[in-house]
Amino acid sequence: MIKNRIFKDIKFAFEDLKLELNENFTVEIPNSVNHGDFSTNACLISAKPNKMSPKIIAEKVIELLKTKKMYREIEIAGPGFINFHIKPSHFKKILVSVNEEGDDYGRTTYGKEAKILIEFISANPTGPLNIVSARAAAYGDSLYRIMSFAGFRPIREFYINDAGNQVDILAESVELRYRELHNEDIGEFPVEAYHGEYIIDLAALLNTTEGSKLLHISERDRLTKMKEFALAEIHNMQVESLEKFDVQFDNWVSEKSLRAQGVVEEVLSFLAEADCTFEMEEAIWFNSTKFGDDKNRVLMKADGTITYIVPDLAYHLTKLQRGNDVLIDVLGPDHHGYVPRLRAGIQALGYDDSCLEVIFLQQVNLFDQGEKVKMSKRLGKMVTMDDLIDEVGKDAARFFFINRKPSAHLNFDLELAKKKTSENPVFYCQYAHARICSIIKKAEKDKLKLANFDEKYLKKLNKDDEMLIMRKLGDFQHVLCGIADSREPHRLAEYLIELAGMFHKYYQKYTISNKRYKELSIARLYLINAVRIVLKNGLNLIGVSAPTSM
RNA sequence: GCGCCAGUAGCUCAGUUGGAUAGAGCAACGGCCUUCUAAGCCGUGGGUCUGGGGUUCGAAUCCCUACUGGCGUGCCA
Repeated sequence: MIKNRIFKDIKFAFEDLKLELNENFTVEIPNSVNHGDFSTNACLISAKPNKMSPKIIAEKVIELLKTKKMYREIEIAGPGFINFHIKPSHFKKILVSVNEEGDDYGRTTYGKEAKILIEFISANPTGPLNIVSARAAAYGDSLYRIMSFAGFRPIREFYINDAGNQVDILAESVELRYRELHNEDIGEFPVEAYHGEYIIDLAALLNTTEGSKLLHISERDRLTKMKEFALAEIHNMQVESLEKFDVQFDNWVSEKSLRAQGVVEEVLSFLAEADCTFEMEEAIWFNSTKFGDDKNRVLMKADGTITYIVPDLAYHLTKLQRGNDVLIDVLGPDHHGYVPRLRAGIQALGYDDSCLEVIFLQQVNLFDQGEKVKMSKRLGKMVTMDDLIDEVGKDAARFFFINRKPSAHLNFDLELAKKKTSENPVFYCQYAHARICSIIKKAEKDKLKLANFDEKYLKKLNKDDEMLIMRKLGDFQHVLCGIADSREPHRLAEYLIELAGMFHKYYQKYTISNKRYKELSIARLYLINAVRIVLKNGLNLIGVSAPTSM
């Protein structure tokens, strides 16, 4: 990586000159072509600690680096930037790496195998996954893929809230529909119950195996049966939807089984012994304000049942005990009020809460024909993840979800996602890939084969546009490491759109393959094949297919 | 009231973590297929980066403040 070598060279130069270096300096691809191939602000931001003008520092640094073979030219610019011009031969080395490493190009050991637990979706097992879960799925899974590729050791985890109030309501909802099926008068369907069609389907499905048998057992047994049945069915439904979305999990953690293991009691007694609880109005409270929460929270209600925070805290305790370095929780926007008490709990349990990182995904609004699609949970009018995949396809859905930074609201344009035209960014990228495949295939018929490539042909590549593409390809690792650190996969979508754009322009401007110029053609095929590899690897990291023809 | 997120071109959004002249794509207008995929490319127009202060060599980016929009502020999960 050229960028890394420049980093090292600068560090070396400062050391040699016995100057203090502000380690936050950057090496960037400048936005203007007049500013060289790479530029650094190292001298600017190190001016103060050295009490020297940035330009004088830059002069000294340049004097030292001039001897290095990689640079064609180094110059001072503006207030004290250093602009580097790289020799073409060094850009061409990138092409060789890409072509030789193939599917592994871009993979690094950057993350040093740090264990990162990514918890995402964790939707209630009370219904089909909705579009917010779909966004979380696309985000969490892409982050996982990118972090793996960048040398971290991430784990994907889904927490199932299969205990508590909402699953009781689920059981009651199915039970009512079941009795309705047997022509019982159930009165008006309760407002707080689950109204979706899927509840009726579940009752019907249960009826095919059990018939009217369940009407004759006790209500308690019936509800238990309903609950187990519904939870299992809905879980399978969710797993199926996720499979269609190419999203898999390493662990599914059940709240019910956590409770059964006694972790909940452990947490309660630990907090009591640590003097973090008190009793008031027959309830047991956690004095979370001591740890920065804005009010104290109930742990156990007067009726002896526990609140949500307790098992969730127990769950986070197990994450810590498993030796993870960083815990990433991907949550919906409506959960941000919840985080201070979670942090308080982690501190009370004796851990540093700085390992907990919470990513809030903002809400998703669907638009169709310019109109906002209205949804109502209460009326069961939800657009599910399955609906969305059926409507626009997995590739478009995943790309669109990832194409926006997590903290921004997402306006999902269904009409655009369905369009198979250039307006649709996912097709723009896929088309570039397909186009390259087609050119390579066509060239083979003309006896211009990549297999016949020889490194000496690289001298035929001497256009500025070609250097720009090589530089872009060489930036891939750097982009991925930045994404892993910032947890912002949307940058990969940006990168791919830019790379696809560079290729489309290049294709338009130059003839890539022509029988009359064998060496030039094969060299250019080698170049676009590298573009193809990076597009494919990048698309794969966001779960989007790279078609060979369209 | 308090807290979180956002406010950049007519629309949807980027902006390399404080860098050089703020960029794409749509939409509008004008061009490019006898040649490798026109699902593409080229060109033109479009900006008080919500307003106002501050920090410094340098601010869309950091701090303060006002405004606007979304969400939260359960002994729900």
